[in-house]
Amino acid sequence: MTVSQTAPRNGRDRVPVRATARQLARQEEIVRVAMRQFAERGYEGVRIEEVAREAGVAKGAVFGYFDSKDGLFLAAYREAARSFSSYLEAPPEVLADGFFAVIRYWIEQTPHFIHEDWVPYRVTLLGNYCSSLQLRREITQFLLQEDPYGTQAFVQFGIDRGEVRTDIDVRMVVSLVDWLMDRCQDAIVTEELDPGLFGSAAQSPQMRDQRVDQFVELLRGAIGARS
Amino acid sequence: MTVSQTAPRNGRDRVPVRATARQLARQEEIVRVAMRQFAERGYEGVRIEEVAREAGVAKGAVFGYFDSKDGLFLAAYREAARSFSSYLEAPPEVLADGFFAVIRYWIEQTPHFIHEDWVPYRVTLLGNYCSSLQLRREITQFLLQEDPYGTQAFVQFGIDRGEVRTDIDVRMVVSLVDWLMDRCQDAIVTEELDPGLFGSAAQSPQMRDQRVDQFVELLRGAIGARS
DNA sequence: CCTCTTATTTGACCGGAAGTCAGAGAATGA
DNA sequence: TCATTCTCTGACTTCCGGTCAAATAAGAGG
Repeated sequence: MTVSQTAPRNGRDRVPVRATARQLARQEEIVRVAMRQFAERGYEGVRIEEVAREAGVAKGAVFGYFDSKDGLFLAAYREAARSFSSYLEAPPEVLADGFFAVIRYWIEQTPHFIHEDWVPYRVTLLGNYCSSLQLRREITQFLLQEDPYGTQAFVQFGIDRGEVRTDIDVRMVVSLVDWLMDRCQDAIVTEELDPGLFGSAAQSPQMRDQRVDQFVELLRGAIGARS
Repeated sequence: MTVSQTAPRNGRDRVPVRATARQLARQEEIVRVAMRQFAERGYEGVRIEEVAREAGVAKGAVFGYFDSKDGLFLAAYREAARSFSSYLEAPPEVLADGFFAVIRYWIEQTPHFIHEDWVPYRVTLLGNYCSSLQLRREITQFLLQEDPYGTQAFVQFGIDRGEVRTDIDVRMVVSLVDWLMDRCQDAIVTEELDPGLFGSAAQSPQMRDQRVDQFVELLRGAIGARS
């Protein structure tokens, strides 16, 4: 008597019963290839068969590891999100300057990091803006559960330093930071999402710096400790 | 010698050369049906053939009026966005109470309006979260050009009343209002997008009210006139 | 009212991609 | 070495966006 052909699902992905090192490597390779292709071609543009070919497996194997294209994308999204630094991984001298210095640091640095390796960023972008609502729900839950950018700890850091107000529910503050940082960075980095604020390419660096100043100022007004 | 089979595109949609009333009515009917189906089934779930059938035309005709599924969606999105009230269409007594009263009014009322007719809301939601980047660009431009919710005029209203700070570029303030209002309302109304703040269904009304209070307070901190 | 011309509409058809599954193949245990 | 159990393969099915040649409707001119 056999149990099931494939073991019960492990959170999202199907995991082989005999989880050999070779199979784990395969799964990782599939996700790696998928991430790059999603980044390069967008969700619709990716062909599962092409991902399989490049990962050196047959199409059917991909559907063995992930139960749908959505599932494969979600795995790529999680991998991408986990690959980013958290707020508190800023350099010590920046941390020493406090909460809003860290905010500024990441807004200024993120474009450079993305320039160096835009693949994970692009995949998270697709996940945040270009996925079905069903997928969105899973992404929202993932972000809430894993907090991959460490926003909660970061806000706590700000509170501990007396820089962040405490008269508002901390979860509200965390969400606000998440929302605004996402939008701001997306507008800076991705032309399609910029409502003319940062002028992705054309605008002068001074103007961009000024906008970043103003953004930090707005955020400080919203969540800074009351004086 | 003929000109073209179909006239040059009118912004986004293709418009028949002989634009009879019947054809305009057809086009509107197609958009109307499409909007409802997108709302009910999501972008992927919609079958163009089904839209055509329900609108009483052949599939080919749909591709005569709109050059792709994306184009049809965009038309539905624009129609949906235009159907909403702008900020300054709040009742006079609310307007009299000032900028942040209007903010609060819409956050509190929107769920009711959506409950009455969720179709346009759902379509804008899909456009904001679940479309290709290419479509996103067109949506961003549309929102910037038409400002269908009148955010610019609304912020100016706040400035004129001395309630909104003027030490920050007004476009920055406008974007911030857009961003935060969207996210807040989406979190309230759409479970998939709520990071546990409003608890879409289950949470107590008092808790929700308190969260709304806090949200308005945060917004006031960010963009309220400096005291 | 009829005919000719031009624009529109139709729906069978095409290409291509997600997902399936029966059989081949690899790994494990006796 | 053989038997058993799980995994991998890739041809196949199904479904859908988009095309296009043929049919049809709408003027224009007589």
